[in-house]
Amino acid sequence: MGSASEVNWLDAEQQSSWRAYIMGTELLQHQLDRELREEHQISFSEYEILVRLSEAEGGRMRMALLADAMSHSRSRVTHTIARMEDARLVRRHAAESDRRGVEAVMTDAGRRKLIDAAPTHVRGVRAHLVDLASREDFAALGRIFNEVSDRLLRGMPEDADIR
Amino acid sequence: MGSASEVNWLDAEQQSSWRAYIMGTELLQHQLDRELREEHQISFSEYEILVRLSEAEGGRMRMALLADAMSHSRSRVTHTIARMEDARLVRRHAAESDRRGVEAVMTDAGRRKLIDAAPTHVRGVRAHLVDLASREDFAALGRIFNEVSDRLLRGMPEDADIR
DNA sequence: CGGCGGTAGTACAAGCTTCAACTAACCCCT
DNA sequence: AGGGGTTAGTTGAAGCTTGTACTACCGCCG
Repeated sequence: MGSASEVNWLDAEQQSSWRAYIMGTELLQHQLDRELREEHQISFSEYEILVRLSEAEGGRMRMALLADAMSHSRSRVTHTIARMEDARLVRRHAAESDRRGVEAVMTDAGRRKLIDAAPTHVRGVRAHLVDLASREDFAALGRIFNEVSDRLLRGMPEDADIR
Repeated sequence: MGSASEVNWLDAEQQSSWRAYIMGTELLQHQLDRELREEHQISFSEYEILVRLSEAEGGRMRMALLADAMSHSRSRVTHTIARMEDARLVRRHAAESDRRGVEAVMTDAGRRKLIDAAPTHVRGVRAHLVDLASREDFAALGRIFNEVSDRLLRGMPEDADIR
């Protein structure tokens, strides 16, 4: 490239918002991750996996579904689940219907961990984000990132069709 | 830690916005990083460093200032700058006033890299975020994360650390 | 059937980030 | 002057993520 003679730069206001978002997100993610690690010895990704599993039938989910639900790579989920298995928070179980498949199953320890950690996490999310914003502003955040996700999810998997 | 018998959970709307934000941010960051890597062989962090340097007097900045400006750890900046030095995008230079200090100085190649990459990056930011939101919603995003940053920076600055 | 393309998950290596330890230099106070 | 406490930055190892390659399995079409 390098031929872009016409670039539609961000104006001052947009630039300011963009930078605030980058920095705020950086700080927020690290803060929430740190709180979970220090108080409950789990990472934010691990916490999220526990949440997904707790919401699934039987506390179990296929690896690929887990990966898609969090927009993490398959490889990443394999590693994370491996660590969680070492920590006895989940077990791996061969899928019934598809012999290639593997299900991650939440253990009792995993469920207890989630129950312990959830209040910490919610308090953090409120203290560092939700309660700092007006309801309208927070709703705007939701609108924006729903749009972002939609766009990126439907734009990227060009491997398949999308009728 | 069952210190919380009363937890102020998120309501359905807040939860939905929060999840959209987590997933959208995940997708967005990876997308922007990928675009820069594929088209210009630099990571998003490296790009950000180039931006900061380009805005500084003489294209040079102290390591600590760079770290603070991006809310990255000192160690992370050391490693990132080391990689960029290998790639000839910056040079290290001893600081005049403080013999402990080190300045990162942008090279000509670094400046060219930024000039090449900037249009790609801005296009990405617009396509995947800015242009998907209304001006008001995007302003709300700015307000929220300015508040988040302020709170996290002033809430737990230097000490008051762990012990 | 038999093969061929597609999907599920893992393995391994390379890359990036974090954490704690460490050196060097600064500041200030007596 | 000299020492305690602080700050700047680096180092190296450990941990997490990514990318690619690889095995195993599915499903369908002929």
